[in-house]
Amino acid sequence: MTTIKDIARMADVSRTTVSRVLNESPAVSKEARERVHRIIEETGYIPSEHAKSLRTKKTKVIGVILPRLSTETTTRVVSGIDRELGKKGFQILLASSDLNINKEVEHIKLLESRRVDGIILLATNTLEPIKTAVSEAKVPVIVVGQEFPDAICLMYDDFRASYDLTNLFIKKGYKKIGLISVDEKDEAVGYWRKKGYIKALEEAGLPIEKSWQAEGAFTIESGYSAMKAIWEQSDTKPDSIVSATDRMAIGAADYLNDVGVAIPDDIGIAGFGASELSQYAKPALTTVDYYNEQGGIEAARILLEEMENPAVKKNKKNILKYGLIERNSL
Amino acid sequence: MTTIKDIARMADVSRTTVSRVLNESPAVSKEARERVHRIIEETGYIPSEHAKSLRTKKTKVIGVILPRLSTETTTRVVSGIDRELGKKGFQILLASSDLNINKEVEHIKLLESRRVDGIILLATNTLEPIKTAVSEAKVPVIVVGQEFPDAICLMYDDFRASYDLTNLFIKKGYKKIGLISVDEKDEAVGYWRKKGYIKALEEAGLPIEKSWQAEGAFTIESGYSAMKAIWEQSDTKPDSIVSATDRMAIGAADYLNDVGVAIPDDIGIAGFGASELSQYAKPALTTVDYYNEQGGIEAARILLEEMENPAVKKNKKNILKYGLIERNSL
DNA sequence: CTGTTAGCGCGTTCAA
DNA sequence: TTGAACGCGCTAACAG
Repeated sequence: MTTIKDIARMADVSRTTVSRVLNESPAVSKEARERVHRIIEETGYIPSEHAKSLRTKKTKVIGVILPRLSTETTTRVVSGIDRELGKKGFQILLASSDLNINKEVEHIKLLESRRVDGIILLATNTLEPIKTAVSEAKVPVIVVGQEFPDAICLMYDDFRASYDLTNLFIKKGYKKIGLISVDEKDEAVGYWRKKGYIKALEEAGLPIEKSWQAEGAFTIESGYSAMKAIWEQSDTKPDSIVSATDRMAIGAADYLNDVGVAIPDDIGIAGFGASELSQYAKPALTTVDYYNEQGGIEAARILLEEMENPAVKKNKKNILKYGLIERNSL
Repeated sequence: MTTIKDIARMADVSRTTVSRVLNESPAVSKEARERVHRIIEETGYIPSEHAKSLRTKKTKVIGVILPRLSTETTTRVVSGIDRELGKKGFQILLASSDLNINKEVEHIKLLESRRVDGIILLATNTLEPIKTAVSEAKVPVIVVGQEFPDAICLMYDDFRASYDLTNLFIKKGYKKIGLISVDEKDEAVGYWRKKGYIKALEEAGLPIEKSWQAEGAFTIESGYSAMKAIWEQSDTKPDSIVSATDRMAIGAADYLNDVGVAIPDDIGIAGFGASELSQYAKPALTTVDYYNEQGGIEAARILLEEMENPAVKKNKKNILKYGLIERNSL
């Protein structure tokens, strides 16, 4: 691999001069500049960002820790991050945790060892290990999707969104509203979405019936099973289902279809996430749009701000907007 | 930021010894090792991979260049790459080209400047600039999805897949088979899938009718428009449509639905990609599964092999498997 | 088992 | 306008 030294020798100047040309310093004679440029052209020399970073302490790389690559939500967020960061010449170093909680912590260390300028964590839980890892990190960390007490967070308003969505059910005249949720370790999706649902029911004086509730695990299949469980375990059936994710809603709809229950005539259903699937399902699924790509953009902006201007506004909590998309499943 | 030097001083040993501890060299006394470990623990010291790479010439990072993050195909491939590479301790540096052809070339340089150990290019075209950029790269590059003459490639068998799929139409008794394709700059999707379609029709002696063909641009909307164009421009209507992508097929189905044409009763349709959408569309879409995640895994393996053992089997072309998924749209 | 010395490829004083 | 010298944090060769 050719280095700055080689270029210097070939162009008959010092390394310093080559460095100056590379960094477009004006203090170089035209002749020297041209000679250097020519040699660089000929050799196809590419300066090492590594060596550069070693001096400058900046890598222009930020790390993104995510649960899985293969969900729409995460890819949209990452896409937003990438678009925003790309403008400023940053690149993304990926670290997928495969839903393995230990890995999230490891990845923070790993990214730090690579001296990333900052980290964006698409969080899936609020357990202690990851929270302390974030607090102890020596680079700025932005947490997306969950609330961490001592960190800069960017959260979806899961409680209010769920509350609003459930109220939409109520407005439409549904009385026996069931729920498919997920493990509460995922506070945002498991706990807050359930909480919003319950709050709305309470305020409306509607029954909160255990047998109309079941837990899934994000997948379509788990939604199918959860719906099946509800259907088989409930004495009087629910007349509608709030599903904590679109995919589980799709699975639930599949089950209902299999047992000959019509949507929305016999039962209403809605999800969260504004997935593509929700849009093209038949009937199209009512859902909550979290504007994930915008979320990624915001996360990137906040991180950039924090990197330029650290410690100014720590502990800040940012709440993202959301919107209800009414379609034909309700 | 604390460095190896600080640790050495605090543990009262030389930097070398610290380095040895870090790299688990056996040639360190138990006492020294423990002292160093303790100090590392206390300070939260994390070695700089940068400085390390500068010496060792290995970064344990590979670059992935992709058109857009937000398509199932790419995320599946990247997911496969990540899974396979993760096992060996590699990480992925992302470079998304936003479908901008110039950016692909830039990104190769950029990744080289970061001294990635290798590059996987999810290629979208076979134009000259990117081909020469790949040839001139100083690190191993694996090209996925397109055929580059002088590079190590991993290709889907688009021609045969399309040929097989079209023959499935023929077997089912369709006679007036139309096509929604894409720009032929994308050789794999645009050119070869069209070619396979034509070959099958020719062999069966079926008409190849221009007015049954239109070009989309991957999106659902463009599929809708393409179908509309076909429907409005053709005198006698086609009885079926091969769509070069699932998403365009979904769009086409939407249009047909809008004008009251029933699938599969009035017209048959099929796509490529085995997208989730295809599975949950009503009716479920017949499609070609390219096993993208497996493709990513293979790409990673080939790259690892090439990095360990360069120049042994250059110019190798690898063809990936595919499978037809028959559902209810035909 | 341990430390000294010498770079890796670059940016940055400081003098000239 | 230029270059020598130094250091970024680390590994590796060589002596001890």
